This record gives sequence, structure tokens and C-alpha cells, in this order.
Amino acid sequence: MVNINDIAKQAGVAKSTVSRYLNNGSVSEDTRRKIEKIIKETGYKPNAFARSLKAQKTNMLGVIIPRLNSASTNEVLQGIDETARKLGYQLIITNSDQNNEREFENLQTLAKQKVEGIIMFAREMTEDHINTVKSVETPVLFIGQKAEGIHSMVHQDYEAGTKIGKYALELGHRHFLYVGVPETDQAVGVERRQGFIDRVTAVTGTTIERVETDFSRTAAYTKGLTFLKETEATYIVCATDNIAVAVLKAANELNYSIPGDFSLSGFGGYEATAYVSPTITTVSYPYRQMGIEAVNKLRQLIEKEEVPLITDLQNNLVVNESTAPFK
Amino acid sequence: MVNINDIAKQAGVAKSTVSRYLNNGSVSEDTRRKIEKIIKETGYKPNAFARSLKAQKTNMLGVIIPRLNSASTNEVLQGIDETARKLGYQLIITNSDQNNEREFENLQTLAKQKVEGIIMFAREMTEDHINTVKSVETPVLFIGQKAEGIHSMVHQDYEAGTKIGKYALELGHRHFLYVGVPETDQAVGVERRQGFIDRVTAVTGTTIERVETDFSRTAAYTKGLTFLKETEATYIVCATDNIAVAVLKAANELNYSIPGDFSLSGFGGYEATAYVSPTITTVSYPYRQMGIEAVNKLRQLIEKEEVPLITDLQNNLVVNESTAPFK
DNA sequence: AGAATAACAGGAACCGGTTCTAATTGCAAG
DNA sequence: CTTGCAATTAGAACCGGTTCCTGTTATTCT
Repeated sequence: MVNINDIAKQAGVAKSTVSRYLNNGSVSEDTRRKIEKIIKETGYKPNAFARSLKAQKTNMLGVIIPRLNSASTNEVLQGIDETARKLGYQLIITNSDQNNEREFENLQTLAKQKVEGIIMFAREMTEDHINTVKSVETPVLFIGQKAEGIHSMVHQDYEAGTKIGKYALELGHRHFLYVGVPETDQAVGVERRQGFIDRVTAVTGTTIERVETDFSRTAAYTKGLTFLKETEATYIVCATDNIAVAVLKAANELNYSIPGDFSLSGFGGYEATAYVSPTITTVSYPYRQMGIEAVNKLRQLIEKEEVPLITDLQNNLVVNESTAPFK
Repeated sequence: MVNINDIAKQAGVAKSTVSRYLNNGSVSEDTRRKIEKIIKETGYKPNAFARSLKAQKTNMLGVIIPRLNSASTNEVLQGIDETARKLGYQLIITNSDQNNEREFENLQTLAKQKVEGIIMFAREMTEDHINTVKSVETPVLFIGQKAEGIHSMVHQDYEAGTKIGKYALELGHRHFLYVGVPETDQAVGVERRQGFIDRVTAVTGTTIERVETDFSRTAAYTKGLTFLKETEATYIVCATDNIAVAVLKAANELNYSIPGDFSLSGFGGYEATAYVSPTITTVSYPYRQMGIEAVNKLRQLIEKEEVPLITDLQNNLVVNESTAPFK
């Protein structure tokens, strides 16, 4: 591998001159040409490590995602990728497999590699998370959850819950089944649900049954085969679109009609909700936008600009075919 | 940030001793303890760049993916991630946005960052691709397409096509519509289709109509709304599961019954085929396995072991509800 | 023409590690 | 009490760049 010394020697100049050529400039037309020629001939590429070592800058951003097959994560990633590219950052994406230990580990590894900032898709927020983040000196931005003293981007989950609640009530439904996820996920497991519950219980005579599942389709499908037969509800609220798709599948299996027998809705606005029949009513989250804004915010953090601790993004109700008035 | 000199000074030893402590060993029990203590106190982490600079090793693998929202890519990525982790590699994932220029660019960038090997999800195989790969001295492994003199992992696409052909013929179908993708993608656009065509045309009295679309669901859906009304076929073969899902959607929209009016199948084996109604018959590809084997093969390439140029993986037919005997 | 100034180039130091070489020390054997 | 050898350590060189400082040369101004 050819290095800067080889170039300097061949061009008959000092390596500092080559370096100047590569960076700011201030090189005479004459030497510029000589160096240019040699570089072209040899296909020389400066070693990124040597560069970073001195410059103390890597132009890399770290991203920690909980899993590789999440539709919402991928949409946010698209926004991140696009924006990072625009700002000249290279991304290192690491997967934590929904495992706290690996989240800490990735955080440490990325910091050690001297990425300039880290975006972490948060699931849980434990003491350990907060401590680890505070122990690395790299700026960290959380996506999806908020915590004391940590910068984060969040969705208006509570409001999303109330939107579905309000809409379902307007359709005339009074008996609900809420298919939720564990409370360890504060945003999705607690706030989204609470927004819904608060809105619905503001009306007298309403009932809410509750079932808990996880983020996988299989679990929701299996549980759906049971709870659909037992519920008194006329409207089923699923905590994510994935769950809704799985419940729809279970309903089809059992020959229930959606929205004839049950109205059904999700949260997220994934593409999948538009490619099942009936299409599923949902609350659409601005995932891509979140990625874009996350990188911009992280850049500000890196440059030590003043930024609000929490940024939240609005979402909006998308009515599809899976919901109908109660009759 | 504390560095190795600080540690050495505080521990009262030479920095080479600290380095030895960090790496192989050969340090007396006494100094070992001293150094250990200081490192713990200061929270010292060796600078990865300085390390790589000297060691000429980064323990990083580069992965170039065409887009972030592909189900198949994500499954392969899971296999890659898992295996890379096991072998102690860190992943740098870059997105090329289905754009040749960005593929070259990412290839260069990764090489410059001195990743030890690169896995590239291939779409097209142009002269430029082959030249770029040969111009970097980093080992590169292609996934999904093969090319002269380049190591690659591929699916048995031709065989997958024949499997669908054989199965559809056995069901008694004779008139087919093949919904394909452009031929720039050799594996999916040409081989998969050719396997099907060869198998079907081996039987006399068969007809195959052809429609071309791209990899997106929207395009397939839109075209589906048209060609479903015009086709003479009783069996529709879609080049990917995504296309099949979109065509199913269009069929539902037009009130066609699947498999009553048309049998329908895809390729891939994505989760989505199992969460629509009817579930879609497909050929299941071992995506995760491909990721696992890719990393293992790349490791061998990095260590300059002898490996076959091309590795291909088998797939298998998965019969679901969207296909039925011709009557 | 001589002095001041600007433009450019070379050399050395530095970034933070690893590794090679040579020196020191401790201990067993002669 | 030497000698020989192994274990351990210090010091220097090196990886491949960037940047500061200084010196040389060319250019402009008086």
C-alpha cells in the first residue's frame, strides 16, 4: 500500500507538502501538478486512521438499533442515513438484539472507536443505561424514549393513544380490547396505552379489556386466536401495526369479519397496513422525519450548540378499512 | 482523554510495559497490579485508531446494502451480524440507495477506512463494478449475483424458477402470467424467470404472458390493477414476495378470488406472505444462512485461505393457500 | 537597489498506540 | 563467587498522517 512518503519521494517534495496539497492548499501550481500526477498514477488514498489519530476526528456516527427487522427502525434509519450522508458523516450501525448488555457493550465499543456521536434506539431506560451514557464522553441521542438529563427524540405516544380513543368513541364503540406490550417500554407500553385509556374512560359506560403480548407477529397471532373468541369488545386497539396485522390474520383464520365483527387499529403507519385486506386504520408516525431531525440534533450536540433536551414529533390518524361505526 | 502515557507515568512504568499488559502479557505480578489499578481508576480505553494504525488491523467488516427497507436484505444482515459478532468483527453498514455511483463510492470509502473485508449486496454487475472491486485491495464478497473472477454467494435462482414451474404444472395450470423485474438484475430478473420458463415450455400447449415491474410494492400494485383484468392466465408467478403481496392486494381490490380466479405465488419466503389472506405460496430462500456463510467465507478470504469462487444455497418450495389445482 | 512582505516548501514534532532491541534483574547451577 | 539463562522492563523506532515553525525565494513597494 502506497503512503504519503512514497508520494512525497516520487514527487520530489516533503510529505508536509503533499499533506498540504491534500487539505487546505497553499501549494504552487507547479508542485500541485506534480503531486496530482503521482497520486493518480499510484491510486494513493490517505489512511483514514492516521488521519483520525492526529485530527481527533473520525466523521463517523454510531447507531445502535435493537433489531434488524423492524419496519419502524428501518424507516428512521433511512432518514438518518440520508441526513448523515448530506452532512458528511459515515455511519456505523450496530445491532443490540434487544439485549441490554449488548446495548452497553455497543455504546462502549462505539465510544472507543471515537465516533463523534451516537444515536441509540431505546427500548428500556434503566439506571444502567443512564449511567453508561453518562460515562462515555461521546454525545448520545436517544430515539423513542426519554430519560432525566439525556437528549432524546420521542413520538407523541400519549397523544396518539388519545387520537385512537377519540376516533373509536366517535364511531360509537364503547367496549374495547387493548392489545399491549410490556411496560418496560415506557413510550409504547405505557404512554400510548394510557393516552387511549384516559380518553376512553372519560366517557361513562365504556369498558377496556387488556391483553399483553410482545413485538413479534407470531406471539400476537397465537394470542389472537384465543382472545378473539373470548372478548366482549367491538373495537380492538393494537399497540403496533405488526400486532394489528397478526390479529387480523388470526381473525381471518377464525372467519371473523373485520370490520364487521370487530373494528381493528394499530399504531405506526407501516407499509404493511396498506397491503392487507382490509387495510388497517392506524396512527402514522413520522419515522423518516425523526431520523432526519435526529442527525441534525446530534450534529448540534457534537458542535456543542444549545439544543432542547427533548424533541417530540407529531403523528396523525390514518383511517382505513378496518374500522367501522358500531351498529 | 487519558492515554497510555498517562497510565505509564502514574504507574511508574514505561508505556511499552502498559502496552504489553494490554496485549500479550509477560508482565510481573507486581506491575500488573499497579497498572490494573490505575486503568480502573482512570477508566482508560486504548485509542482504536492508534492501534489500527500500527497493527494494520481494524477488526471491521464493511457491508454495502442497496436499501434499508428490504425484508430479504435484513434477514441476511441478521445472519451477518450474528456471525461477525461471534468472530469478533465490528460491522460498518452503508446504504447505496440502489445507485451504482454510491456503490462505487461506498466501496472506496470502506477500503479507505481499512475494513478487512467487504460484503456487497449486488444488484447489477457492470464492468465498472468489477473494475472497482479489483482496484481495491480489500477482499470483497458479493451476495446475490455472480461475476467473472469475483467471490460470491448466490441463491439457486434458476432452480427456484423450475420448482415453481413444476409445481404449477402439476396443479394442472397451462396458462401463466410472469410478473418480472428488469434484466439488469441477472439473478432475479433473468435466471429466476428463465428457470420457470424452461420448465413450463417443456410441456406443450402452455402459454406465458409477461409483465415487467420493479421491486416496489406500489408499482406492482398499480400494474396489477390493469393486467389482472386483461390476462388469460390462471396462474400468476411473481418474481418476489413483495410483488406477490401487492398483486394480491390488487386482486382483492378488484374482487377477484385467490386462488379461485387465479393461483398466485412469489419467491423469497418473507414473513409477509404468511400474514396476508390467503397466505402466499413461495420459494423460501435461506437468507439468514446466507449471511452466516458469507461472513465465514469472507473470513477465509481475509486469511487468504483457499475458497471456491461461488457458493450457492438451496431453496425450497413452500405451498400455501394462494395456489390451487386448475379446474 | 534595498527593504518589507507574501507565498511556498522543508523539517521536526506530534497523535497514541505496538514492537523490536538491548539492558537490568533474579536465580539456579557450576 | 561467577556464569548463564530466563523473565521482565525501559527506550527507541515506527505506523501514516497533520501542523507548527522556520527558512528560502519571489514579489511588491518606496
